[in-house]
Amino acid sequence: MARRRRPRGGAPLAARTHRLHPVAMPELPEVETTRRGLAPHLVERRVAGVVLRRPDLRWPIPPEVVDCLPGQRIVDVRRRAKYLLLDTRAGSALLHLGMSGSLRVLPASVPAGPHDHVDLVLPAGRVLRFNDPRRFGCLLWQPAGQVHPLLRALGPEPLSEDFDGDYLHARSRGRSAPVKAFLMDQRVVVGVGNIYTAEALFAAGVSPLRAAGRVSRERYGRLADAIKGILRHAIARGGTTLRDFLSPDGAPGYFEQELSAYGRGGQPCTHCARPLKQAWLAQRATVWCGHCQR
DNA sequence: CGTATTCCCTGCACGC
DNA sequence: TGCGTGCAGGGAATAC
Repeated sequence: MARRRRPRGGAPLAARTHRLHPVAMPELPEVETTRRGLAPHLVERRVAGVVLRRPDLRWPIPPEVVDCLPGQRIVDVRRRAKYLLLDTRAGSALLHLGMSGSLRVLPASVPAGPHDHVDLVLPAGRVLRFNDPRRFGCLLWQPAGQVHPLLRALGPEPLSEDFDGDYLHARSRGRSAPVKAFLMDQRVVVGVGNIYTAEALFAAGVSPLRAAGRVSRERYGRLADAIKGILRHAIARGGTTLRDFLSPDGAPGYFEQELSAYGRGGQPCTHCARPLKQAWLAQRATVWCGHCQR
């Protein structure tokens, strides 16, 4: 039963023979795409009931979801970081898709399948169905006028004006953690996960291993611009690939062939053709070009 | 405080 | 073809 210890530190691993598959992991663009797809079907609708098929996802689903939500009218569907908030007068249902979660609006007559953990019953014979095989997601409750503890310490939204190179530069002084870990810290900036961090570092020419405090203001400017550009592109892409807005099932913002770094360890760099390096950093697979990223 | 590590969970790729 | 193993990931919790 010995749990194998993953290789740690910056030591590059041998190139993998198998491919990493960027499946529909909900990163910020996927959550935003889901929000846009769902909003027209939820706003101004009244929740008629809640069907819990499993009492817990990542955490137990609090009784307020069952006790307070039914009868409430959804007045807005918002996103904060990778959380979706279904606002009502009584409070907000707080949803996180984790790694494998998806939300769909379906006719209530569609039988629930495996991992269909929760339905919010909507008017006109429809339900909002939450499916999450790995159960890293959550459904929580935020009373009106309060901010849920999970949302209190979050950093700025990456697409907001509060987020730019100067902000990153100021926040990173004295930090010895690798810049990749720094960028993935939700207290620094929200919603920038493993895929998009790897792509932004590649685009900006910054090594993921470099200490966050040792990245210049100018390079942080390039990083912030890269993060914004990549996220905007992925959101736009999500909007175009989401054919059936009744089923916002996490259409990936990126197609595999658009990725320059993520999942391409050992393959040639798209700039210099040298093989991309891969290592474990902050408990995540990290791919970068040792020549183009410094 | 910052940093590093562990853990939660299941589907799938892979090797035998 | 079937079975066992390892790995993917967000991010909270924990340890230092």
